[in-house]
Amino acid sequence: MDGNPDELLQRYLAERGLKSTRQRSLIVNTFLGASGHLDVDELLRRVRESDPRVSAATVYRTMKLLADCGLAHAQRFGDGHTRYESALNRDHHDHLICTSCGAIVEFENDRIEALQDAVARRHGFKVTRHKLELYGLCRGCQAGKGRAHA
Amino acid sequence: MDGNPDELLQRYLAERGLKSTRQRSLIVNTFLGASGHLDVDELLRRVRESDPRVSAATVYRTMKLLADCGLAHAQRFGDGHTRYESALNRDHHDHLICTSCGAIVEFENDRIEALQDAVARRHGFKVTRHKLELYGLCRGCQAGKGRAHA
DNA sequence: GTCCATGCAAACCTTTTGCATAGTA
DNA sequence: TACTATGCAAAAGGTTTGCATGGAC
Repeated sequence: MDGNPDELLQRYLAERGLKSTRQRSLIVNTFLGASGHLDVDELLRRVRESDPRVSAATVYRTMKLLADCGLAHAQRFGDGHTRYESALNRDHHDHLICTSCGAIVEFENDRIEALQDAVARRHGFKVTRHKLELYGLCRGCQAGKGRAHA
Repeated sequence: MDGNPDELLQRYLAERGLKSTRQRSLIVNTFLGASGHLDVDELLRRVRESDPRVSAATVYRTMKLLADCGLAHAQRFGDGHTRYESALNRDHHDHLICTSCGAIVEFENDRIEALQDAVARRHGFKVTRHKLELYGLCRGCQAGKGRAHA
């Protein structure tokens, strides 16, 4: 999962008989250039700053493609919007989510992961993926009490 | 969160100036009588075994009411359906979900919870709720390899 | 009698899809 | 040229809501 994102994408597309297009490059570069957790609306907004004629359907299709290729991970934090984050040079991590301002903080904790594995083993499960999300108030929102939602 | 569910419901309704109806009683009793994690479709199906004229809208409204009252918890496991589980006489717990047969197993692990709190504290968050879901194959589906999806 | 709850259907919202057209290799 | 990708608009799928009617208190 290293190397130039564009080359990576080209390679993935070529391997699958897919084509490189202006829209796909734009969407992928916009996505990778942003710091993670964008939903499709926000990504589309940014893409359209460069090319207003790109359709939402293309963004949906492209992000699905990236997720299938393993270049992006889809997440659903429960607000009804699918968010994507880059999988480039990223280790697994979980999320702290501020329910007031919407801030998303990533963390990783090997001890939690190990305990999860132990629990799963105890129940006879072979775990392939997991989701750990901690919802609450970030430092700023605890202080500000009622800061506007981002 | 103890006592007769019907009485509990009556009390909650009365406190809020809401009314007790045939549909609400039927839905609540059907819900509480089932073992957890029902989605609205399944709950509606069971409710209609007793009264075929109950509408989906009423089930949605009633379950939202129960969730607001704290008698039920809403969950979204990512298949696009909201599931509800009873909050009566239940401690907090997390879920193991089989991606093959759909089985849902509950577990609780205090050490994981403690580590989550520690992580949150370290990041200055005050956590109000969390979601931990482990997805994978249950024992049966590991053996059966490809058992039909439930 | 007053006001809430229900049922129905339409509206919502995000995401997906069919289809004609445009673009890539 | 052959076949994929795009844009548009319609369709999907779960959930919510407006409104007239029915029901609880």
